[in-house]
Amino acid sequence: MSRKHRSSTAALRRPRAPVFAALGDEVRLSLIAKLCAGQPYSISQLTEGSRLTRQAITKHLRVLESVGIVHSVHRGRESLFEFDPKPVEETRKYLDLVSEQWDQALSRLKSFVED
Amino acid sequence: MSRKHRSSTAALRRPRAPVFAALGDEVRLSLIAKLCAGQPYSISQLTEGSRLTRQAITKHLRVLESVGIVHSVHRGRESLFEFDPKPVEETRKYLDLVSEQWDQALSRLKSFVED
DNA sequence: TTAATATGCAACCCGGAGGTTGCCTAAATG
DNA sequence: CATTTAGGCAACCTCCGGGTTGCATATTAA
Repeated sequence: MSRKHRSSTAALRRPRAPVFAALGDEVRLSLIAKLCAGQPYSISQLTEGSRLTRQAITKHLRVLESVGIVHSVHRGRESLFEFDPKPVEETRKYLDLVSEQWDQALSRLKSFVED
Repeated sequence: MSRKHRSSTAALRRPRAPVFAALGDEVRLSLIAKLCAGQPYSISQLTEGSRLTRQAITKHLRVLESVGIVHSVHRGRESLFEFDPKPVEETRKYLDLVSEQWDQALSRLKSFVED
């Protein structure tokens, strides 16, 4: 087994549910959509245009922060949030493995039928 | 914009949170792990080896079914659950777009700095 | 210094998610 | 037919997620 493949299965074993759970909310997905465009935003800026309270947005940001999807830096009186690509990337690889397993299962089934 | 890219952004707009939420549970991820190996399983079989009740497992399966990750076929007195790769695949593409947006933002920043 | 702005913290509310138990029905098995 | 096995349905419980309001604090602006 190659090193690359081994690290993939290690990533498979690590608990993924929290990241998925953090992604499982439309408000948080729209926050990610804004932040992954590159520019950091303050809480007030992220609250603008939303029907939710600043505190609600803050809670969502903390959820994203708790799984590493965003991180915050404090500048003056405001805290700026910035996207971090690593967790999303690892999650994408995880889904890759699921699809890959399924495809391999289909291949085995196909070659079995052909025999 | 190519047709392919247009359909990608359409997939981006469709609500993704329910699928992520369905994936946001370790029990359901382990069910997926078993089912994406190719073979269909009955509820009793999926309950075996788990510390949870059959009804708890059933509820989790219904959650996965509600977002299309699995589907059930009835055979005799048992209902067999089988993995369906489409939602996972679309979710993977969604995460691709997020990563892609981030990478493009980095590229723009880099070329801006270089100017 | 005073006022406005940005945020943090805590209490509270409500609904739903995850889990269990109990009972009931349908199918396979003897 | 009697029994076992697979599953559906419903009630119930507990806890937490999402949201709000109210107030306190720190920084910036006038």
